[in-house]
Amino acid sequence: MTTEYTGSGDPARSMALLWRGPEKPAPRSGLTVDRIVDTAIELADAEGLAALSMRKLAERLGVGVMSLYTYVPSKAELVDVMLDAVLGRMARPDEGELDWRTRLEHIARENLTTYQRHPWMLEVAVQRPPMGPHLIAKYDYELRALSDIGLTEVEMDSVLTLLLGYVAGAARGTVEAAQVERRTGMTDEQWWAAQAPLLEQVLDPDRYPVASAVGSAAGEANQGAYDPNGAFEFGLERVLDGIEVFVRRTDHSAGRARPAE
Amino acid sequence: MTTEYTGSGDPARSMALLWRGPEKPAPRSGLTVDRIVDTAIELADAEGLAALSMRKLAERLGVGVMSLYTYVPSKAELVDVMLDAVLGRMARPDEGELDWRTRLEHIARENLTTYQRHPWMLEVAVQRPPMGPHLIAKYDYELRALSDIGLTEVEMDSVLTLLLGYVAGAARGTVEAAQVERRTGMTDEQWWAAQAPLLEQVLDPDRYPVASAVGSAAGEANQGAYDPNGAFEFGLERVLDGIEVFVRRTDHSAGRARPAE
DNA sequence: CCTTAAGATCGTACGGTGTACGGAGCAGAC
DNA sequence: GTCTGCTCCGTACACCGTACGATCTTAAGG
Repeated sequence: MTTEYTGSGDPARSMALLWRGPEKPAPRSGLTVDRIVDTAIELADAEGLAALSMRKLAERLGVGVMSLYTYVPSKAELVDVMLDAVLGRMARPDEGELDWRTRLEHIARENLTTYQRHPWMLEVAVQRPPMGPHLIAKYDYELRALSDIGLTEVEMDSVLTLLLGYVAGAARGTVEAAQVERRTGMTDEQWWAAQAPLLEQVLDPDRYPVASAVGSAAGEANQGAYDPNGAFEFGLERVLDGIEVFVRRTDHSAGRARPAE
Repeated sequence: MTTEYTGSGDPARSMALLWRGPEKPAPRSGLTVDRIVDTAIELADAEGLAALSMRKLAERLGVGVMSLYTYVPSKAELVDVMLDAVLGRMARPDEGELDWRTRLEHIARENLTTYQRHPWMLEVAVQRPPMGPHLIAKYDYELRALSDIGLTEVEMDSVLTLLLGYVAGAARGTVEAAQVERRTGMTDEQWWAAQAPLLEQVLDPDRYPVASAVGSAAGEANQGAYDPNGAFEFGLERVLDGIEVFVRRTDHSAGRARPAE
């Protein structure tokens, strides 16, 4: 559950941490903020933010628990720095040649795979984000994909917010789908097989005809398994279509997204 | 953070709980599942899922902590039942007269306000949802808004998934924006005022020209405060536009969403 | 070389969490 | 009257983040 893992620290202390320069390893323990953050990311990738505990992290680093607090004021700030660190690992190729729709599509996919690599990103609040170097680089890069199609600056921001919000939601679907099986020890098929007889007892097809029909049609389409990638692709097309309607309506010089469509 | 608050229980036990009939209050303590669930919803509404603890819940109900476990197998199942209960409180007026786009818009708004009333809903995983009576009623109702516009059953499900996913993401934005001030004791303006001088020291406008320009333009547009409702409205229009493109392309009899547009 | 101050390291402890276990008390069946 | 089964719940365990303060290491000053 989304507990409050961001912005709970002193802004100045957080910024100092985020914009820290290169570090020398401590002579006694060999600790650095970088090493702590990298190890924390590994742990969180494997088990989620809740399972990332200061005790496990210290153990993995071979130090006492409280030693971590010499480098990081609290777990909240640690998560902020982890987040900025993984944003720094995202690919940002130069795509000046491509049309804007393709550029947005690439941005969406890159964000999706980043969420899939680091599912815990979905657990941290995005309001008032930690203004680290890599977040700013990412923001600038992604805005550049929208900078030459006749939108105002505020419109560019709105469109990007929409797209990234969409990706986060879809990513939540793909990540949950991947985790739910490991977590419960049941495949989708097994779960539906267990659910079906119970549902049949209580669901009245006369009362809920549409739900019954659509539910079974959707179930048959993927043999009972939810298909999160299909949902992502479907939604991405619709969202980009919606953005395209907006762009065409707004800007009367740039024309269609793909010149030869 | 989204910890695993669903589907961790025995499906049969969960279903029995979800589809429980009317209950008699226990003679000694007066407890019922209903009473437990309603009280838990009140607590979670005020403080979030993490702050809803079995101890606080028991105290509020005037019973011992472990008594709750006579009625509910664990907190995970309790949350499942809480979720179904709040879905049962959503408005589902008959809107057969309206065009599909207006119907979808109403569905989006009703879902948004439900999330805002019960922000903890955003903290529970939606994969393999608890198949309670009210979830099914909701699914059926919302599908009916899409049932006469020429989509296949699988397409109806995809469109609904997209719309509800969008609303959940936007709701996350509005809810976080509302909570972040209470949580941190800083208004958006105060936070930006604290952030600005620190940012100015590190942000190089030559290196990130677009981010600087758009950031300050977006900041000025709302006097520094993030506007989650504006973001919701903007995104909803775009998503509905995207769906409309899809509907028109798919179905050649239903035509435009609004007859007289 | 000795002294002192600053910083790193971390053991212990506190208050919180969900819930397993087992005992106590009560109600209805026979 | 006795037994069986259900409700109620006190205690305890393993985990969490982190405040506090003791200890130890190292660098600087004289």
